[in-house]
Order: sequence, then C-alpha cells, then structure tokens
Amino acid sequence: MVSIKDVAAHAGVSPGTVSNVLNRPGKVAPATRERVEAAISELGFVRHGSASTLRAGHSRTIGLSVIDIGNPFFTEVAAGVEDVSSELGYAVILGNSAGSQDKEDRNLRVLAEHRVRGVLITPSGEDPARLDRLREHGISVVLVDHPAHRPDQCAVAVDDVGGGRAAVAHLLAQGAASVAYVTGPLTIRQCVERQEGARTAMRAAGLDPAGLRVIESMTMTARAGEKAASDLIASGLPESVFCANDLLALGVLRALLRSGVRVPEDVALIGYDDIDFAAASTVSLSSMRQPTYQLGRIATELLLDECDNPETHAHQHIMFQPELVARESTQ
Amino acid sequence: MVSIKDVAAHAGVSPGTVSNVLNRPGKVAPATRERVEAAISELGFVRHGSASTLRAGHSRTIGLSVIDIGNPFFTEVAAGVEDVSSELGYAVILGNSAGSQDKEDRNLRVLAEHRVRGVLITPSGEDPARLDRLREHGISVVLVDHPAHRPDQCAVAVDDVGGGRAAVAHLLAQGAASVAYVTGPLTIRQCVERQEGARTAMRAAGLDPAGLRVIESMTMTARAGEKAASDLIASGLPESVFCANDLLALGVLRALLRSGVRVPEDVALIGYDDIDFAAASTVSLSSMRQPTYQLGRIATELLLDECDNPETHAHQHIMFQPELVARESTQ
DNA sequence: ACCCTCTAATAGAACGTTTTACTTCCTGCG
DNA sequence: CGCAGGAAGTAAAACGTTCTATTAGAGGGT
Repeated sequence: MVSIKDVAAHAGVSPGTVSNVLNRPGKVAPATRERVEAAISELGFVRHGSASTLRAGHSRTIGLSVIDIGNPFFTEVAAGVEDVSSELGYAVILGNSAGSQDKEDRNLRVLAEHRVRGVLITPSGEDPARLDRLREHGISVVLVDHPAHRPDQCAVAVDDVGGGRAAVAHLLAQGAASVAYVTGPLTIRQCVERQEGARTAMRAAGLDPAGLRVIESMTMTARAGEKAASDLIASGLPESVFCANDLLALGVLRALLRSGVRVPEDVALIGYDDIDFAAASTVSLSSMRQPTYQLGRIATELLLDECDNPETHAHQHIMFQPELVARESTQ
Repeated sequence: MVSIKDVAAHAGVSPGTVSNVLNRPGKVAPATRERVEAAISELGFVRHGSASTLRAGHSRTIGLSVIDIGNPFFTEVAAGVEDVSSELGYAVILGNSAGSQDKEDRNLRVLAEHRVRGVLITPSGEDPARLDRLREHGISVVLVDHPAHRPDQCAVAVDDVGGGRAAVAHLLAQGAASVAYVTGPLTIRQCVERQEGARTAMRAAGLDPAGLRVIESMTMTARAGEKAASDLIASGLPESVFCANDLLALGVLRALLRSGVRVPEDVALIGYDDIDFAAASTVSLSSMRQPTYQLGRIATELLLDECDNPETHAHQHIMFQPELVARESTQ
C-alpha cells in the first residue's frame, strides 16, 4: 500500500510537503506542487483517512440516525443529508434505530467510536441524556424533525400542532361536522401533537374538542389504516377523517372505497407527509406537505457550520410550517 | 478525551492489557478484566476507531453505494444491509450515486480513503475498471442487483430476463393477445433484460416478438407512467401492459382509470418490484416480487464473510428468481 | 556589508491504538 | 530439587498522517 512517504520519495520532497500539497496547496511552490501531484496520480496514492483523523483530531464523517429508513419521509431526509455531505466532502454513516432505543444506543456507540464530526438524529425516545453524552465527547448533535432539548443546540423541526390544526380546519371548512383521527402510537410525539392541533381546530370552529374520535394503531402502515377504517364503518362513519400519516390514509381510503363509501362525497379524508404516492392514488389524497428534503439539507448545513466554524456559529431552532395540499379526497 | 492509557493508569495495568480486554477478553485473568471494565465505564472510555484502524490495518466499516436512495427498492436493500452490519458490529457508509458516474466516483474515493473493509454496490454504469481499482487497494467488492463482472467476485442478482418472461407469460395466459412494454431508459441493464424476457415469452406463445410495443421514458416515476398511458390511449390501447417497475405501473393505472378504461377488463396491467403500494392501490397491482431485503442481507453476509474469512471464503454468484404476484389488475 | 523579513521546505514528535517479543511467576512432574 | 511449560502481564515499536519548530535561502532596506 502506497503511503505519503512513497509519494515524497518519488517526488524528491519530504512527507510534510506532500501533506501540505494535500491540505494547504497554497503554501507550496507551484513547481513542487505539480511534481507532487504527478507522483500522487502516478503511484495511485489515496490518503489514509484514519491516520489523518487520528492526528488531526477530527474526521470528515457525520452520522445519521433515523427511526425507519423504510419510511419515505426519512428516505427523503436522508437524500437531503447525503447531497449536502457529498458536496462538502463529508461521508455519512447511516444508522437505523427501527424504533428501538437499544439499537439506537448501539448505533450511537459506533458513531462515537468513529469520532464522527457530528450527528444528525431523529431521536426515537425523549431521553436527552444519551445525546448529552455524545456532546461530552465533542460530537455536535443536530435534532431532525424534533424540537431542541436545550438552547445550545441546533434543531430543525416542523410544527406538528400547526399541521394538525390546519388539516382539521380544512376538513371543517369543507363542511364536515364530525372528525375522526386515525393515528399511530400515542407515545410518538408527532402523533400526540397532531392530535392536539386537531382539537385546537375544533375548538376554534366552536366544536367540543372532546368530540374528536381517536383510533390508535400500533403501526403506521396502510394495513393498519384498513383496519381502522373497518372499525369506523362498524361503529358509524364520521363526516371526515384525519390520518397521522399518508400510509394510514391510503389504507383508510382503500377500505372505504371497497365498502362502497364515496370519498370525498360521503367522507372527506386527509393524510400527512404528502408522500409521492398521495398524489398518485386513484382518488388523489389531500395531505400536509412537509419540506422533507429541505429538512435534511438544512440540518446538515447547520451541523457542518457548527463543526467548521465553531466560533461564529449561532445555534438555531428552525421550525417549518407544513403546507396544506388539497386534492380530490377533500373536495 | 480519555484514552486507553488513562484507563490503564486508573486500573493499575498496562495499556496492552486494556487492549487485550477490549479485543481478546479470554486472554486476561477474570479479576483484572473486571477491574479494567470498571475503569472503562467509570471514565466513560470509548475506543478511538481511527487509531484502531490505523494500527490494525483494517476497519469495521463497509460502504454501500446505490443508484437512488429514494427508490423503495433500494431502501429495502439498504434496510437489509444495515440490519446485518449492525448485528455484526459494522458501520455502513452510505453513498447515493443518483445515476451519475461522477458522483459514484466521488463516493468510491471517499470509501477508499476511509479504508472500508468492503463495498456493496449497484453500479450505475457498466465499466468494471473503477471497481477493479478498489480491489487493488484491498477492498472487497460485492455487486448487488447486478451479475458479476469477473469470476473472483461475489454478486447477488435477480433474473431480470426470467422476470420479464414470467410477467408477460402471465399476461398472455390471462388471454391478452397484444402487449405494450412501458420502460425506463434502455441504457439501464434491468430495463433491457426485462424487455428481452418479454420477447421470449411472446415467442414461446407463438407471437412475433417484434409486435411488442415499447414506450420508453427517461425516468421511472408515476408521472412518466401517466404520460406513457396517454400515449397508449392516443395510439390505440393494447390488451395488456407490462411496466418495468411499479411506479410506472401505478402511473399507467391511474391514467387509464381516469380515462374510463377498466383494469383488468379492458387492459390487464402488471408492474415490477412489488413495492408496498402495489398491494394498497385501489385496483391492486399485479407485480413481480423480488427478494429485496434478502438481497441486501445476503450481499452483506457474503461481503463480511469474504472480509473475515478470506482463506475459506468461496466467491458466489447468486441469482434469485423473481416471483409472480397476481392481483386484481390481471384477473 | 549587515540585519531583517519572508517564503519554502524539512525534521521529528505526536495522535491512540495493536502487536510482538519479552519478563515474571506459578504449577506440575520427573 | 530443578526444570519445562503455561499463564498473565508489560514495554516498546509500529501504523500513516499532521503539525510545530526550525533551517536555509532570497531579497530589500539602510
């Protein structure tokens, strides 16, 4: 394996000069630089990242820990993260917590061992202590799709209360007099806040928020949505349904149409996330769009700014507003 | 930052012993081991992975380079890769080539610098030279969803010719007398091979393979599928349509239904990949299922076996058969 | 001619592990 | 009693970079 020394010997300079060519090309005379660069490509030298990290004290790698890489929401976030990182020459180590705190802990440990420059994480629980431990090791943390735990920390989130309010306000504006909320586990922050928003909208419209019918599923999949819809049909349909994500909504939609219920004439339906398939389903689905890709991009930019410019960096708590996308299922 | 030396001092042993506790716990007396372990957790020590990699000459990291992380197909592959890696204590560096050779090259370079143990890649082009360069640096390469370039290499693929044949054979068996093939760019190996399979099936049924109507789109999205469907409607509908992936098929389905064409009564329709949404759409979509998650798992197992047991490792070329999943859209 | 500054390059230590060769101590056996 | 052999632990040399201090040389101003 060819090292910096071999390059140095081949170019007739010292290893330090080669290092300068690599890291501070301005510091070395043009003629020498060219000679070194020729030697590099001639020998096919590639820098040993670990040696570099060891000596320099920091790596050009960040960690990304998400809850479910199979969920289109996180996939788009990951795409944003990957794009920015790749532009700035950073590598991304991917961790999938699959909702398990254990797995998340294991992943964070791996990231700590790699001495990543920073970590982007959508935490799967509400315990900030594990993240504080990372910070003690000098690893910056930026929260994604989650409000900040503490002031000296960046976070990029979306207003879930506002989103829930807007979704239900839209249903009510379309003339619905009753609303059901089909949701995932109410241990998940997002589900709870969207529910809270739904109640706010009802209150604003002069309805009793206690009248919100809540159907809670353990998973947030289309199958769970179908199940929820049959519960609704069995116990009497509301005039409108708000689902905590689009997968649930697509399941509800399918089960309703199967049973001869017309959407939106009999029941208006709105989802959340605006995944690609929402627009493509047969009765196109209204939804709350989140700037998913941007979430990933901005979080990464904040993280890398915090790493590369620690003295000028200002911590930011960014809160996006989701955007209502009205389609056939509500009009 | 606490190092192995601090731990050694705190436990009253030498650094070498701490290293042994970490890497070969059997070699150290139980009493000492406990003392060291206590020191480790007391000081909150985490091993410096780069130092370890530098000295040991190899890392516990692999690279994963895919063509489009936004595509559910690759997402599921990634989930399989991540699960196996995480079980065996390996970290995964993610690279998204987005179909660009340049970006793929950049990603491979980053992986080489990180001295990853191996690389899993779905190559975006057909040039094996770049991958050979990795091998010269001692990095094992396993191809995913792509046949092997050379015998001394592992590869995990799916029979795309067979899949195309089975899909079209199914359409013909359902009574269709004409077939259109809606595909992505015919520079993509998978699209070409599925087309070849389709022709084989026609030949086997006594039809002229030249009668296959081919509609080629530049992207493989639902939108492209809708466009393709309007082309078909404008120029006269075939009795059946085979799509190179499910996103195209869902777009075709939607456009057809919108125009009052009944599926499957007027036109039978089959997709490819069997993504989750295929089963969830209003007219559920027939498709060719690929063992996507398994693809990721097995490729990773092969790679890590090649890395961890270089002497006993036997290179394998695995070819899965896709499985026909018949749903409403073809019966 | 002398001192000062500036540029270009170098030597060599340091980063935190792993590993090899070595010491020490114990145990069992002839 | 002496000695082989194993177990447990240590000291010190790597691994391939980066970085600090240092040197050598080239001008430039007085």
